[in-house]
Amino acid sequence: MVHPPAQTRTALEEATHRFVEAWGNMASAWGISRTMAQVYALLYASHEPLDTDHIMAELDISRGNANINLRKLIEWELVRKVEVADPHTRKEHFVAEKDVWALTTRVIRERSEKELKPVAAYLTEVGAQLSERANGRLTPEEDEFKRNLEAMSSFLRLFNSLTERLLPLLENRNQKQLETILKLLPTGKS
Amino acid sequence: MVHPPAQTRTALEEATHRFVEAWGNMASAWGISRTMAQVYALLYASHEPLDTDHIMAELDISRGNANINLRKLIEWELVRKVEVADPHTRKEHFVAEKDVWALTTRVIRERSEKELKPVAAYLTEVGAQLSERANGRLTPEEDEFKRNLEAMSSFLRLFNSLTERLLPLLENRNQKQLETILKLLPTGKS
DNA sequence: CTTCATTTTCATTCTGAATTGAAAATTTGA
DNA sequence: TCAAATTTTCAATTCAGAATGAAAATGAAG
Repeated sequence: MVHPPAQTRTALEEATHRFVEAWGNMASAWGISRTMAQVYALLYASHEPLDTDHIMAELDISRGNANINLRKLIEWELVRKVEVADPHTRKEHFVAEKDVWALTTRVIRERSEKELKPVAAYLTEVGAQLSERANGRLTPEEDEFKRNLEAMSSFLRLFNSLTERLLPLLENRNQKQLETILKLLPTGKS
Repeated sequence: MVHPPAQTRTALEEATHRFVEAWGNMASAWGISRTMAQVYALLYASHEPLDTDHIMAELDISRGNANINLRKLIEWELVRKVEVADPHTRKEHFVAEKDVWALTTRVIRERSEKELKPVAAYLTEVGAQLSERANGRLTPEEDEFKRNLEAMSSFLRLFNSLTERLLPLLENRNQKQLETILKLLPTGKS
């Protein structure tokens, strides 16, 4: 992309640029693609709706790329189309959900669904099939393995319920209550 | 790799195989490479220490790959070398940390360090530089952006402290206490 | 010191995911 | 219905991280 040189950028443009960069850099850590993160960041930073061409130019990406990532963001409910009263064009315009709470719960929920639940379920299944195939007569090694699987599985479930309980607090932006809970938790070793 | 046909596998071999597969599949979701996850799973499932050649054969991977992933796992303190009294060889042998609690805290801690802290810090910095460059006189748009950055940042910090408080409970395998906390949390919408 | 077993390194290759860009599809207005 | 504007699709390409495998390094035994 052809950015104006840093010196001629306004303070806001400069800050936006840094913000988009930062968001892109941490994208992979959050399990989303770099471009998807940057498109989101750009829309988040902008106080008015942007169209596809604007995004393409700003991030120096292709139309296909912009389109596909915008659709993914809409699917995640982090971005939505808006009507823009502009007689000269019928381009679609987009704005970002500016609620960090919503963003975070979305990411956590996706992860919980994809990373915790299926694994816990599968581990239990593997354990069950082991007993089944061994006809209930487990050797000491088999028994040990089975118990290890169960420990893993039950831990994942405990962890998952904890997450599930916390999510509504985030979803409802209940900062007060979160802080209360925070105080309940012991600091240091317990 | 040349597996024995499924029919001739023991129940334990079969279960191990499924376990390794499953662990490998969810690897990317947990932010670790497929092979690293499989090596860990294989060692976890084995009740005796394994050497590099064994791991290479079992997972059908190269020596370099096995070596590099074993070192990473040791770095993460999920696997360690053990002495094996065997006069015929001086191969190194490895065992896995079988404590799921340790495994989980490790993953969470890595993520918190990589995904939360740096971002929160950077967002604050971008906001500060914006004020600085604008010489304290912010336009309404700049002010809005700055407040959005601050909202993001403070939320990330709140979320991070929550994580930090929970981690020691996990680290100390304090299942009782975790369950108590679970009960404190309201169900449904609050 | 030399030899042999073993581990580590690293330039090269492979692989899957992200991206491109142009063609096809869709939508809108006249 | 047609033409122009815009979005969507998708085969081909690019790219980044993972894996390979052979050479170099290590280190233990005689």
